[in-house]
Amino acid sequence: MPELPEVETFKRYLDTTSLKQVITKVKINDNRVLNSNDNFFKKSIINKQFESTSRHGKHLFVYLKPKFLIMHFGMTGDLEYYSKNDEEPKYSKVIFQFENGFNLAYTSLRMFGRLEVAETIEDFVEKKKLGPDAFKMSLDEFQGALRHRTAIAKNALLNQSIIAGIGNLYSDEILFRTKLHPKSKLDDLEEEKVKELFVNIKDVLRFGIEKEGDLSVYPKNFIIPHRKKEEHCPICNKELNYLDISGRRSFFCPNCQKDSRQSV
DNA sequence: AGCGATGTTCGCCG
DNA sequence: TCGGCGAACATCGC
Repeated sequence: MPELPEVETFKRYLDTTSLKQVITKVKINDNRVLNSNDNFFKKSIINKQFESTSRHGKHLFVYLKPKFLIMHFGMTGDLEYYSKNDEEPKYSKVIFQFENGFNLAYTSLRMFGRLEVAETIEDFVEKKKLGPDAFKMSLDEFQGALRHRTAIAKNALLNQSIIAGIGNLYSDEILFRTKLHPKSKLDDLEEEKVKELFVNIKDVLRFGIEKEGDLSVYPKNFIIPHRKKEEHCPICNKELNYLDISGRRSFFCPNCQKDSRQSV
């Protein structure tokens, strides 16, 4: 389930369950999720502890002293802490076994998430060309990042090198709330509108974190619960429309989110 | 039975 | 270089 709010939720989960325990074994059920060589991966982790965590966009960094374990969750990644007496969670790809008899499983149904070990967070962020974390980004940074960008709004929000952490669902919510058409251009947006967009990014993500990434509890005046064919706009009741943009389905209200461009 | 899915990456083209 | 598109990756549920 992972966009920024979900990954933040994973971080808090890991923090409350798995910090400061000696890792006695790393069980690799499926090494396709590893970007590192199996033995190097194990050696970097065994007999160490998860010291602390941090998050940048959709990536979770776990400090192992001196290296970092980096988790990315793809579309279906999850974490599950469980007792060794319990059954191994379904789709467990890698399992970290702790001295206290509990385990942390990194699970993933599909094969899109990745685990790897890196020397520093900075190296990794640089290598992946990640922009600033969406939740920590300042308005100045945001305005700077959009300067000279000609991408349409939907793609700009999804582009992790412009702003890291926003995915398909939350980008729909952010555009809906800002009343921006997904294909509108950001480079000719008035300054007030850019500020509004910026504030809405923060608000939508903060709301997501508060709800612990659980989209099933979203209020009806959000567009997220209505991202289906033949649903209606919770504001004006007009039927929602969608476009496939860069292979992602983008729902919007054709009445509330007018395309600001002159043409079309 | 076929389609779509909370993500990323790569190659192609303009 | 930037931006958009389509494909590829893998698997399940509706």
